[in-house]
Amino acid sequence: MFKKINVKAKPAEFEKPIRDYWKQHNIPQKSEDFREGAPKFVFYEGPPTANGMPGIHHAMSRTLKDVVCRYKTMRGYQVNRKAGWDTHGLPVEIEVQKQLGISVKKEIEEYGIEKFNKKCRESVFTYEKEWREMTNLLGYWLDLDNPYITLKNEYIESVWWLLNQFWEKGMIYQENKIVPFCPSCGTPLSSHEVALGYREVEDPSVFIKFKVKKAEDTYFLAWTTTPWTLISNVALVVHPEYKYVKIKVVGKYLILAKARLDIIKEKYIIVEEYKGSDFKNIEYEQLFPFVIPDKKAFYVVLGDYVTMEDGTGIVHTAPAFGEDDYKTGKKYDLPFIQPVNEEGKFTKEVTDWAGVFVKDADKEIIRNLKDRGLLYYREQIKHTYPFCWRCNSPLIYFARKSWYIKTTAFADKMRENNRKINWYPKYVGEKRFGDWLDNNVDWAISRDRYWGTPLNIWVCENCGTQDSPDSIQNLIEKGKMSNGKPVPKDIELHRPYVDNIEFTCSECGGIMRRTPEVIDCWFDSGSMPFAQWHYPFENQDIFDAELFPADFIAEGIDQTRGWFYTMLAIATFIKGKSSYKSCLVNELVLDKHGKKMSKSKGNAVDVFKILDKYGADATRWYLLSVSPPWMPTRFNEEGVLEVNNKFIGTLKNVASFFATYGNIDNFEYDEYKIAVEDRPELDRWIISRLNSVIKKVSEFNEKYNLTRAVRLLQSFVINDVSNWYVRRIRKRVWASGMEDDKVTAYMTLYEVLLTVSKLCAPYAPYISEEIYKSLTEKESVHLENYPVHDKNLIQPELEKEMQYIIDIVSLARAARNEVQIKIRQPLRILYVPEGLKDVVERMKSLIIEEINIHVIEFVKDKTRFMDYSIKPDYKVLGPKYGKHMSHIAQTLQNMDANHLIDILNKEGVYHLDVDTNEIKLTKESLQIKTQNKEGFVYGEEGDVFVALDTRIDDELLLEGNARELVNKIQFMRKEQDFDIMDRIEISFYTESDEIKETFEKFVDYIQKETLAVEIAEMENSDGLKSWNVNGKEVFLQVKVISETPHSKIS
RNA sequence: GGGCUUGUAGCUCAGUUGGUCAGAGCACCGCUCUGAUAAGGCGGGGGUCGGUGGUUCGAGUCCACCCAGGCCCA
Repeated sequence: MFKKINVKAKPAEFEKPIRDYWKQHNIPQKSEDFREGAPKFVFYEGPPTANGMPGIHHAMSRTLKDVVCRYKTMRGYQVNRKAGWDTHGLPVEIEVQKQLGISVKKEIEEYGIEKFNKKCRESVFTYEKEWREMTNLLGYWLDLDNPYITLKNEYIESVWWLLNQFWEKGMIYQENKIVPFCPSCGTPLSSHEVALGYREVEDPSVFIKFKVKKAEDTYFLAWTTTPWTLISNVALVVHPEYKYVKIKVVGKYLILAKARLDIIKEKYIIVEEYKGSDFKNIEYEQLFPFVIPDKKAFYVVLGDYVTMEDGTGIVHTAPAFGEDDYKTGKKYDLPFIQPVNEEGKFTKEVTDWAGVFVKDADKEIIRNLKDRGLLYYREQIKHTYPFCWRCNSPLIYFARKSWYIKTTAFADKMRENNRKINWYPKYVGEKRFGDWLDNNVDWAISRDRYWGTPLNIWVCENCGTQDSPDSIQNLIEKGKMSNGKPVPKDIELHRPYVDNIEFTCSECGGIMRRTPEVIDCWFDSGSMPFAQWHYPFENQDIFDAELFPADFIAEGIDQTRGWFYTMLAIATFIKGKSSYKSCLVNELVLDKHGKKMSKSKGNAVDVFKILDKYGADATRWYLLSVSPPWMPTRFNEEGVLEVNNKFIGTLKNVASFFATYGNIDNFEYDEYKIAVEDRPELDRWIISRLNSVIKKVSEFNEKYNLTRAVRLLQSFVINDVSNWYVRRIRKRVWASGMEDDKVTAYMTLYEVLLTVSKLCAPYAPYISEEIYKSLTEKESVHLENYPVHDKNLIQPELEKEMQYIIDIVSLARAARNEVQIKIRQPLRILYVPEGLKDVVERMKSLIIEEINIHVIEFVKDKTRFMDYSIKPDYKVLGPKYGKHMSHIAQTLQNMDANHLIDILNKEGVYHLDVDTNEIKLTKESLQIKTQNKEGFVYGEEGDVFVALDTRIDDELLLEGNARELVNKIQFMRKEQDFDIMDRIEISFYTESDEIKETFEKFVDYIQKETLAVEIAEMENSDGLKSWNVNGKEVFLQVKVISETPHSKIS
């Protein structure tokens, strides 16, 4: 017996028992164990953070990862699927800060780092349950019970070891970095946070005069929108190549770029022209003498980044407060003046404005300049400026000490390794990621925060000597707690615990303390190839052979500068190669309007609702098939419904059809052995198609072209299997007895279904399992090998021939439709081309049955039904005759096409004169088409044409009535919910002699079709239901008379 | 502002190295089939292939610029 598939079950109800079955029988673990000893396919899971709800976009990459892992498992590899959680980072801290209602760093320290970090630790698993649930429902098999977690001591220990590798080789250094800084929160912001807070505002735009030394009344004219930085000015920058001018205005000389002269509102005369480089090293007077520089300052330097878009072409430079400024300062060894504290207030050196918030000082600074005659003029401008997304204060760019990894030292090696990665799609690796690597800058790795992997560098308070422990053991050996006690073995490698460990300086004997920063959490996730296995403390022996590098990873495009980069950077330095060989990139899942999903917009799709309504199979299949994963996918709920109705539903129904009839006949697959070549053509055809599909799907899968794969499978199941094969074998299956004709139908459908269940298993794991389990006694489809095509079974010729038959049927149906003769009405003759005689003779039962005709006749000359029309084949003639093409087309249109075809058929060539050219026409150089002749129902497609004889004689009419009656009776059976095998008794009453005659002549046919044992004519219509049969009124009633549902038709 | 990417029917998407009349599914409207089907079939309406220019005998396809969405970076 075949287990019947519950086609009526709601998707969620359908999938749950299967999930339970997997759990009970430990199938996920078995899917790994049964490949013990097989070659490994190494997969790395990119760790999500569980402090936010999972969404439908997470379902996308999880689906991709699951499909590939399942596929590779079925292909014979052993695939380990370790889960992972990313647990550190600023977003976690911010969540906790919100919870605690605090916004400033100082408050965290007051609250206590220990307590704060404890909160962080709890918060990162806030939504773990939901993540597990989503992963589980989606059918993503992942070892969630043994995940790597970035906050674990073992994980951090590995990260420390990695950091130490960099440090040992002198690849970690400390330097100033310009960061966007919120003076109110007292913290730098990540670029992501900055992006949240851009707003259009009005700011002062001031033009300032810098007095040139040793020149009477001569000034450089510079421009800024942040007057408060002028206090820290140390240089002016001009573009070396651009033209500058000295102009004379009332009472003074001004210098500015020639291209910016339109900012001068008064009358002026150009006194002299210069190239920017002419000003190199020209000195000017300090604007505000609050800070005395310790190096040479206040002169002109050169910079390519100066633009002529705005300002004066002369850029004021304060290295502590701008990225370009900072670089310029480094290049020219300018002094570093930073008289601003972490609250954004001027320090006491700035006597006039000490303690004033810098932005608030702008007005007074401008007034001061004006009073001293150094302000040329001011105005207000609108521009976008970043604000703190939390507290709304304007951000200032600010120099902070930061630790760096010298990635630029091995950027070439990263580029080389990147070229070896197989990117899907290619352009991500070549363009987006490649460009990013080309512009590589050193990796700023430290964060002035609390919840993260502490940077394992200790610095001597006395002499600045550094040391870096590479393990807990090493930490214990080198350090002791500040209270003098030894470092406990189970020390937690987080702040504040590690902050209390002191080393003794080997150089001067002074106390060494840990530098207070934690590291960028991207370093954590980039370390996962090593740290997930606690390498090198454990697993060192098998690491290079079995655990590294990954054959495959898959994440969102937003990881380009995130995970993709940090994975490559760390592995390139440590192992000399990338930690992943191939990478499948997915784009975002957008809402159905193409807009990004976000909680605030309220357009986010609830993944749980979708899974509940449509099931995981439909959701997965939809995500895979709707568009290639690397295209932005618009999520359309109706699309999931459609997948469920059309694909999943059809597949279920085919399986249910097989089980229903197979069970009635007690069919057992193993009891029969009939070779494919001995089966009917229809069977050989579907098996040929199946093998063609196996071949193509495998090819697509190997290239991670999952969209093509599922689209092909879907079309195969719906069109080839359900709409053609199953439809065509119904008569064979309904027949009585167990003739070979029926057995082969069962065998073939069994083989097709079983193979389809395996083919679909990676994409739609639930329905595949259910079908597989209904057909076999074996444990799970996911412990199977993926099908391999048998090229001997692929018969392209047969596939082509069947297409002719399908085309004929399609054309004939169209023809019937055209003359409005419904299919239940039989017709006498269908005409088809003589050329297809061989094919049609072999498979004509398929046509006769579907089109409801009596005979097929073959005709040689279709001009009996149609005329030819011809056009040039542009592809053939175009390259030869170029611009004469339009004339050739015109000439051909005016010719007698039937005549031309005649000549071509006889002589093979026809000469044509156009534009004094002699054109040689052959059949190959023409597009030959046909048009209907009056009086025939005719259709044509490619090599195929059909024509229908539409005359209906008396015999056909009665036969049509019979079919109509059968249809009504079957409808009544269905309506009354009779079992398929129920025998019935038919009662009828009619006043129409034609209908009476129909019952007489077609009694056998009606009985056979409707399983009627008796047909009785009544004397009146009492209790009978009225029907219209081809315009005649008939009253009908059906009753069950047999209670033996599984007995056979005799 | 820069890099990458996308734009084809009301919706979701195909469209090969440039070639004939630009396709499919959904939705809508007719007709039709059906004792596996939440399906299927036939037909219909619906398109300035984002826009403008260029190359070419010929552009949805190649080139330039522009517009809009998306991601990343400023």
